[in-house]
Amino acid sequence: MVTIDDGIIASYRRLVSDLQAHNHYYHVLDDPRISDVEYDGLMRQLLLVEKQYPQLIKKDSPSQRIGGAPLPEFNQVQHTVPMLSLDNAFSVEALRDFDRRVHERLQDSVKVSYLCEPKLDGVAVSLIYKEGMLVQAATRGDGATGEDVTANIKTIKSLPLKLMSDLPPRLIEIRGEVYMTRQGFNGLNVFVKERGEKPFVNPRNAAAGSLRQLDSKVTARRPLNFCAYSVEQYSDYGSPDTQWGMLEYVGRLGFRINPDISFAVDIDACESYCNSLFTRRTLLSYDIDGVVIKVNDLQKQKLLGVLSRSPRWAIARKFPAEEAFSQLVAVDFQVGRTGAVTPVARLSPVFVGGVTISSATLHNADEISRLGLHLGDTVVVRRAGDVIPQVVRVVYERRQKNSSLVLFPKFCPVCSAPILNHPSEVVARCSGSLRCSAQVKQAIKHFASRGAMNINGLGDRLVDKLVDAGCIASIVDLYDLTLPTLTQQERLGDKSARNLLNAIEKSKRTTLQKFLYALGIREVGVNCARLLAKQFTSIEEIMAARRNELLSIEGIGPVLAEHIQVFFADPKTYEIITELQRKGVHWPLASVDEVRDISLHGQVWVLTGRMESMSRGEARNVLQALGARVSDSVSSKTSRLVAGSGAGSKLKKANALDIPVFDEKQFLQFIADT
DNA sequence: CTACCTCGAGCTCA
DNA sequence: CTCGAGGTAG
Repeated sequence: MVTIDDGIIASYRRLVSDLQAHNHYYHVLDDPRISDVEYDGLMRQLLLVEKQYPQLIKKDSPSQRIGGAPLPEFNQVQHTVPMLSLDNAFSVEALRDFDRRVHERLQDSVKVSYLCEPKLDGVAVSLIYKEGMLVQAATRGDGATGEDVTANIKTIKSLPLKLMSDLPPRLIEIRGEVYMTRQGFNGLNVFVKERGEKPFVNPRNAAAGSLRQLDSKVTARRPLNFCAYSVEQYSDYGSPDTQWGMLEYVGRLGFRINPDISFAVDIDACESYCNSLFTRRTLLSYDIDGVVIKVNDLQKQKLLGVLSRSPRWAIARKFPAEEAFSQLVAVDFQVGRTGAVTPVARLSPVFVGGVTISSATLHNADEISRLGLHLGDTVVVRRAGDVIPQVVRVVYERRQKNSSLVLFPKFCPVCSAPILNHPSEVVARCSGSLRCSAQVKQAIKHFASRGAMNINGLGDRLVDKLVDAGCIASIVDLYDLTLPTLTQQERLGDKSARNLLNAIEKSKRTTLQKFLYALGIREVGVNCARLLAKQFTSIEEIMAARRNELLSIEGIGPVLAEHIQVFFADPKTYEIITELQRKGVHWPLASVDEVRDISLHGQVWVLTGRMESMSRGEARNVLQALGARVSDSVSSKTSRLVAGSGAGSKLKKANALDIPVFDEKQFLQFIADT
């Protein structure tokens, strides 16, 4: 064992803490205390010592920010507390409505004050620190499950690897935004272009792209920043009682807090803040897409609670979307799986709101007539609600003479069948059904998709090609595809063809639920397919089901029942199903036992309170035996809560999230029935 | 809807 | 090198 001189250890520690301090001054506080040259000198010293005595290297050493070995993939992580999104306010009125709801809900004549902060346009991440050390960083994902991006996050210099506190909380989750300043973004693009690579289109995408690198050494070279905006869970800490206090606390732990955050005594003050920020948004060093307004009092936040998607105590005041002029080049009429005909505007490409827009949905015939579109019209486009491009209006002054009015077709552009307008529906539908190649293509794409038969390698382009080439005309034909037919397709070699055939073969083994979903019955999504598969043991039963039987299933209403019956009443349906089965598509026949076993599969149950008849552990075992996952905390992903006597906060939360709850009696009845 | 990353495979040219 | 597919993000 090599002993290291105490002096060396001491000087190493000194180096680490000095570098950490200067790092903090520079990246978090924007207040450097030494020159870059001096900093580099210290860093070189550190690396020298660490090279000589690798056993000294501390986990939070600044040298650890250069990135490690590339990952094979990102791991999935469950969020302990779901990462919700925010409700949006696109107008002053919507903001005032929010304020009104807050007051009503609190039933409180007392004034509510808010905290206003610029809404950074970046990527939301959650950071978990245990005993002061950063142990996990995850993206938002679907709110319940995200991706583990710890290795990449560690390379960001404006966040601490180790919290700046002598007595750090045992556990704390910090949430914030990973973003790039405009300066950082421009610098990166200069560098990228020098290397002959494609520049990023906007800072947000550059930040998101950097975070998705499997090789964290690449991420380390990207000018990423992190700005903290909330704390979700912590222990061992006397808690602040306001959002502002919380942020101050987070700042003391070593995080960058947005300097433009401001306190607002009431909603009027919020409004002026929004106005002022909007006028000086171009002066900011970073991109924003609005202002986040939060009830400052944490106690009140708690009282207000959360909805399934967003908290009631916060709102995002979105700035009016940027608008731009473009020309209407054409209107395409797309035919969907159910025959729905959707007009799509093809526009001359225009850069608006950070991306290049070249097409936008026009939704339906009403929208076309509302706009009064003529081909070649100059139109105003914007990105509404963040993402979806929208044609706002026509600039009539710029309309060319003799330009032709855009008319909704009477016949399907693909199969020429009449387009029908059902009086109760807004959408018009092609009546060609499966004689329409567009509908066939969509049906096949849906059939092959992940939640359905999951045929890997059968993407949109290939389906189009195969149908156009006449190789397949229905989902049934997929199972007759052969190697020679496939390899004669362009850019589809022997290997790809074999892989695809294997995937098709593999798809034959499926489940009733997936098969039902794959059939593409109108309005029957994953959820409804599950209900059907659970209620009936065989497809024959479903085909024979009477209206009342369908209606008796919770979650299936008259519309759904009608669609299901119409679908199965079609002799074509019967033909297709028997053909598929004849070609080998099969699923485990649900014996009574199997129905029991899988009936709660995919569900997440939570137990709370005390029950008379069984212990928590027994209940857990029962539920797990039925295929459910039993979790400790209520989130938006929770399927059902079982509340015994003395249930408290979990019950409250379940109610707030609109999650179904069983009491003990109902629970016992349920397990007896299942 | 657009942009980005990653992968496997095919094409092209040396 | 380019393409298509499959995944992510907002």
